[in-house]
Amino acid sequence: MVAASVRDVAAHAGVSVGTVSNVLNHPEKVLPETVTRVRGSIRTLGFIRNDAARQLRAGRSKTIGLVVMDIRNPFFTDIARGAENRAADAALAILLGDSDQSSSREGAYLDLFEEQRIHGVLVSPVGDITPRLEKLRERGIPAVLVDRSSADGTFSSVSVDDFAGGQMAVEHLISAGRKRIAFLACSFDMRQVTDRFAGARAAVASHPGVTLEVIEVESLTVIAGRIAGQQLVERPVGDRPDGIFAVNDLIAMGVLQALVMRREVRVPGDIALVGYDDIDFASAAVVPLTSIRRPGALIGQTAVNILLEEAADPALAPRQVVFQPELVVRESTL
Amino acid sequence: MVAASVRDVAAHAGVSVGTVSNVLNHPEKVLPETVTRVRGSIRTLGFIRNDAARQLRAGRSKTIGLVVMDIRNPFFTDIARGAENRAADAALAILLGDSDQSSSREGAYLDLFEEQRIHGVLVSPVGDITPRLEKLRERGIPAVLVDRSSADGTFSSVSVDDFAGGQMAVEHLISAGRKRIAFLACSFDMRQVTDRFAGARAAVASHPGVTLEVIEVESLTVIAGRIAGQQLVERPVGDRPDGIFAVNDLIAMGVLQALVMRREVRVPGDIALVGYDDIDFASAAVVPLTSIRRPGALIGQTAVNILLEEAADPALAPRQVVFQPELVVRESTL
DNA sequence: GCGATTTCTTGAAACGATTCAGAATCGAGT
DNA sequence: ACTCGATTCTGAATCGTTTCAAGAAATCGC
Repeated sequence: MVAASVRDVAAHAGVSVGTVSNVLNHPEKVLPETVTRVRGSIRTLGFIRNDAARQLRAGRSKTIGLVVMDIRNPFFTDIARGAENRAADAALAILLGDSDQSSSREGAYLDLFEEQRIHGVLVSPVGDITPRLEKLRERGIPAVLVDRSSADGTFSSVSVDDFAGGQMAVEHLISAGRKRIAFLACSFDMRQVTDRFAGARAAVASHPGVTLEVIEVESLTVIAGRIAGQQLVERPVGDRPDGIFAVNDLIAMGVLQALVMRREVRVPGDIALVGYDDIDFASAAVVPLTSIRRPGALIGQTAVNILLEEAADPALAPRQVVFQPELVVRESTL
Repeated sequence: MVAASVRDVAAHAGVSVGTVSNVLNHPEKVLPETVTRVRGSIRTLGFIRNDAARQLRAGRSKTIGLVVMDIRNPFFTDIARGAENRAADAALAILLGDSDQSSSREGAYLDLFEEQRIHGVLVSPVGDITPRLEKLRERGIPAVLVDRSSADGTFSSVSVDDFAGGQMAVEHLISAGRKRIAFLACSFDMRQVTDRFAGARAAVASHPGVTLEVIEVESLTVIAGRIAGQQLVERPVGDRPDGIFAVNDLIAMGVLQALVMRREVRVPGDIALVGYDDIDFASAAVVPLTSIRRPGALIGQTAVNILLEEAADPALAPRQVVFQPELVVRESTL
């Protein structure tokens, strides 16, 4: 059985294809009894719109693309969720891609989106994709940066003040009496990371006698954090930091695990620990984790809002929305 | 600037539209020098295929739909990741939807997919969607159930032996000397839940003197688990279970948090705890969590494989792949 | 009763890529 | 010289929807 088309419905209901289309899209323009008759035919024939044809005619899809850096980081699923809920209100779907921190996968998704003449793109970029986004914009596809502010302000963005976040984290460690602080991170080419680092440095700079050490980890994952933690434990006692600021909660949880596993290091006794993002699991960690909260769902939702406005009016000036992070104190620094 | 079409490319390169299309899809049928010339024009004009037009002609999209029950449960992001990686190999994208355990949202996604004439559907169903999937099948859209076996075997599925998992979990609690076991769950209309419960009952049945209590929680989330845990703590000591089997790790982590928060209950001393799924965070919990591991990524990957085979040959008999779960023992039951 | 409106409906013309039967060209074989 | 086959290219037809100018019918005012 071939799927029924508007033509079949029109024939069955004894009207023209134009009328069927109007029933579907502008029912107020059609005589009520015609509407019911056509709707009846639609039901009996099991007609379902062919979205490809509709898009072809419309020139634009009803889908928003979202490319995140790491789908396994709950912070990004929070963003996705926020975006999805807001998009659903506007009868748009979200096409979610995980770039897995690879520029090439990121590019592949953007290519795909371009072929789809997607409604708009949300992206938490890995590399510098401004030129790529310019190309999309030329095609009439708006883009909003998520979790990163636009370097030159040519694109709208929704982000968090990571400098403030980093500063907040380290100030908190210092106010808890910590002097030898370590910053655990990787991907120092990522703005998010450098901003947090800059914030951390600023905090240290205003407190003489406090030092900041940088420890590079493999990746932004629990496993990588665990490895870093093991290396810390292997250091001679006097050589260990007494406060750690991890660039995200995944790493923080990994470190925490490694520290606590061998009983010789106490958290927060010997080492206090601050994470970043305040993912749901942070409060359920071995030692409940102090963290810098970022409003993931709100970010996703806001990004979709901006995207929709820009899609409606491409001449709109780019906007930079910056949310303030919030310190959530738990046992890991008490 | 309007986007260039095949027609523009054809004019620029001095060939017909058919040739341009052949360069795109069957370059071996075109003279090499023509190919380079056309490719040159494609580049200079910045031509990008219009996927909607292509799909309209092809009658089918290059996208696979995936509907999960809860995107914030890492188990499902693992599935998504496995599926995505496998799909990328086949040059297909994944359209990810979160039904949020709502049948209506689930249905909305399936409707969307049907309009898109999607290549195939993977779904971890909330309600009974067999009739809905039959409809899709009639339209030539194959579906594979994920994390649930097909009730009547009319659809392929990739799942885990949840009876065995439940049994394993409770046997383990019993062998750790626990006598008063509680099963924490909700959504008893879900097959996954009832199977685990049945497994738990079977384990209890074969050990006289061991009791099984069912405690219903609000939802399958950390928060719901925390609430249940608080209620447990408020019980008089003798009335508390000494072993808990939580239907998933999110709930287990919530319970764990609540139990450990007030220092009166020790885990595993007073209450041993087993979760389900073995999400990444389970090992990083307050007390590292014993759990029943399910191979999420593998499930996603396998589901895509089956889907692709069925898409290629719709006459293929449905297949039920069942993976065996695995007990991962950690401190919460030691 | 008649033109002017308003209300519904019609059907052909897009949208842009793919396909496929047939045209054009060239060599080889007889 | 002519046929046959292979290779390459052509361009009209097609997919299914939406749009829109124009037609038909009903309603209104006077």
